[in-house]
Amino acid sequence: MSEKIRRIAHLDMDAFYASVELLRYPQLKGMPVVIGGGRRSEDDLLGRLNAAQPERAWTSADLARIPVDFFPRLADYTGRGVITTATYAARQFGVGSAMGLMKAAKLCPQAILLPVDFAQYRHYSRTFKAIVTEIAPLMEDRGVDEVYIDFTDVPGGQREGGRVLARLIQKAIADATGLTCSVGVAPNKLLAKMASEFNKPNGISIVFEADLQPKIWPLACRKINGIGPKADEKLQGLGVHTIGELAEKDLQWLIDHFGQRTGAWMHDVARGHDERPIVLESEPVSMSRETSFERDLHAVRDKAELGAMFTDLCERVADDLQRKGYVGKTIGIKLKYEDFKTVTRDQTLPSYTANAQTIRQIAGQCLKRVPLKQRLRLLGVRVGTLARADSVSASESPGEYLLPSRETSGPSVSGDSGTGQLF
DNA sequence: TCTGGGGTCCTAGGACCC
DNA sequence: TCTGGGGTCCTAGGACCC
Repeated sequence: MSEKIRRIAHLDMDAFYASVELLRYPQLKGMPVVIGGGRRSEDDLLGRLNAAQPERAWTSADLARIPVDFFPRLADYTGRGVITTATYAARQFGVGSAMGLMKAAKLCPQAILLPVDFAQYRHYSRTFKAIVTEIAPLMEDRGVDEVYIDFTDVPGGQREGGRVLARLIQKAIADATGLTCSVGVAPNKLLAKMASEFNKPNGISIVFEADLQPKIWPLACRKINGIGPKADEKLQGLGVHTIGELAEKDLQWLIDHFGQRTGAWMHDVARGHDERPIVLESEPVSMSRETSFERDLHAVRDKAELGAMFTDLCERVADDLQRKGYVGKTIGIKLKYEDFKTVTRDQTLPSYTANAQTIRQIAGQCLKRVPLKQRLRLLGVRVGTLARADSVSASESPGEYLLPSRETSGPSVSGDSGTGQLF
């Protein structure tokens, strides 16, 4: 009997949101479709159809029969917003995730634009993850459309380096949902993540230690999960473009340029080393709600509007905490100004809370510590330092903790005309 | 015609304690 | 009297990811 080797899979659903939409609207298959943008109502399409053809009485059972001509086009879109997901047909035109919708409309005006429907995506997310864990129980959740899976001890997990099991999981997901995914199997999470991108969509890619030099080293450093635009730019400036070039640099050189921790990490990952375990369960660290406005708002002129949204954000965070059974004691706010500069302020309470009024009060005090001369484009509320509601004692969490007076907490910032007193 | 929303982790300085 | 560490908590910002 041969020795088992560590086999880790990364599974990535293909164009997840867009593919889920295509299940509902199969008539759009093969067409460029983007998901994202506005706060359009779900019934918009049916509403417009029924306005045009009242005798037909379209219902939600008819979604697959809505004529393609009736779908909104990117060219018709005005306003803010970015693309969340684009179908492969749309990607041919150069549009992709995080691109502004207005820019995308220039590249592909005929693309169909659908609003996001998180409830639907969550449903399919739970479905595919349940299928994965039935076959391979050691799964790490990495968001709606991604998971890591430990193949090492699963029957079939060693055959052909994991290809047999990957194929089985792909088929089980496709049979149950009609959705495709791409899978990479490798000795660790780092390499599995890169491998899952090799054969998209609906692909499988198997990587062994020996593949490092031919398959990994030619790739751009940016392909490493954890090297983003900033680190990549710095590396480029130092003449390092590929992972192979990164691997040529010695440890001390990397530490000198990137610090002890990052330098040592880069030295490891360039050699394909990654010992991180599969994490089966994890507790949340913070919960937040934020919103970008349809137009930039001014703290004085739009005070009423801002105040109402602020209260609403606090209520939604409180509701999230209560629904999920958490309390927190660090309350914070986030502001984005019209020039995209972001500031945050937070304050830690002596006890835990999930109470909307308490959050609103403390967040309001945080807001007083921030300049409000410039117009704002985003406002957010965050609660951190979380604990499970059932794990904190009554003294740590007195139902509705309110500060006795405004003087007793936080630095005073009176006198500056650009701060405070607006909420 | 610019650039969402929800997260995690890291760094760095200051306060405070031992 | 002067000097020095280490450890933890809090706060602000930033990089990065999905």
